[in-house]
Amino acid sequence: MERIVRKYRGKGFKLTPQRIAILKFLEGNTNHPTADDIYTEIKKKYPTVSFATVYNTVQALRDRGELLEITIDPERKHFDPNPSAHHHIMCTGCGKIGDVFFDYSESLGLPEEVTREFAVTGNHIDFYGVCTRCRAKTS
Amino acid sequence: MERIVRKYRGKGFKLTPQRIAILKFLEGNTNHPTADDIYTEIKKKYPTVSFATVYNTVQALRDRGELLEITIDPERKHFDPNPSAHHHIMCTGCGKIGDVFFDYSESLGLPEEVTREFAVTGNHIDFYGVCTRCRAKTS
DNA sequence: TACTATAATAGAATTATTCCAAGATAATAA
DNA sequence: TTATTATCTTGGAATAATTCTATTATAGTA
Repeated sequence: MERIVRKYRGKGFKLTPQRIAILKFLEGNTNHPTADDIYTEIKKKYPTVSFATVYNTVQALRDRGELLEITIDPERKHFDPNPSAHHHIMCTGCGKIGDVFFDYSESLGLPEEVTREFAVTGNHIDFYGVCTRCRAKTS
Repeated sequence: MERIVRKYRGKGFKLTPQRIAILKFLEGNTNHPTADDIYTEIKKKYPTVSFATVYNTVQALRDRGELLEITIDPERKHFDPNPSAHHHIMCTGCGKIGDVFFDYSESLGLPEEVTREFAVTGNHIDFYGVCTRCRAKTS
């Protein structure tokens, strides 16, 4: 809370109660929530919160580089409050998403026919797998 | 056309005129079209074609492993008629998507804390960059 | 304490995708 | 070649995710 105020005060980012609730929910959250997950959570404390507020807030955070939008799940967007470069793995059984903290950058050189056309700025690896729980179910 | 008939005949995949048009449009297509791109194209020849047909067909092709669904663009799904393992790069200026044919699998080992939880089955790398045309515009 | 730029809200609008019921037809077998 | 049937196509409705809009509220600043 203190940390949140310190981080955003005087940066042109108004700390409203709803935003603080969203920031608290996201802080240290490794569940990669969707907009709906955030909405559902904040609604518990602020029953009149709207989706627009959730989307506005995540967009403002993304624009400030505080939040990543994750595309690994074709069904919907997920958000990751850890903006440092890392990768993700999704369980093809239940959709659970995990973080992959490993720097592969040395290995990700591109073939010449690609660099001829694109000036590369970044990368992100999607891994797919089956989580412990889903393996238990199947067997 | 001959190739298409040969490939799908007797596989429980009905070759309707609309499907043949979709298959022809996709064959060798490296533009990574969206469902709307496919629909717009097929509509030229079959004005009454519906989105349901497009989605049904790409889904049937995906289920047969003939088509990949690409998630690199958060805005919408793109399709790739080349089902072999490869990666993609998207221009952050115009959204153009290019193919990356390089096998990185040797380099993509996962940290132990991930393999403890997930049995890995696959991976896909999203690269981001700026294409030649967009660089020309900006400068 | 007042001011103002920014944010919150409800609900409509938009966009992508899926579903559905009815009629049509490709593939198969007779 | 024809009849049969499982599968496909279609238009439109339904759903889901996200964005937009107008209005009201309020955090941060002066």
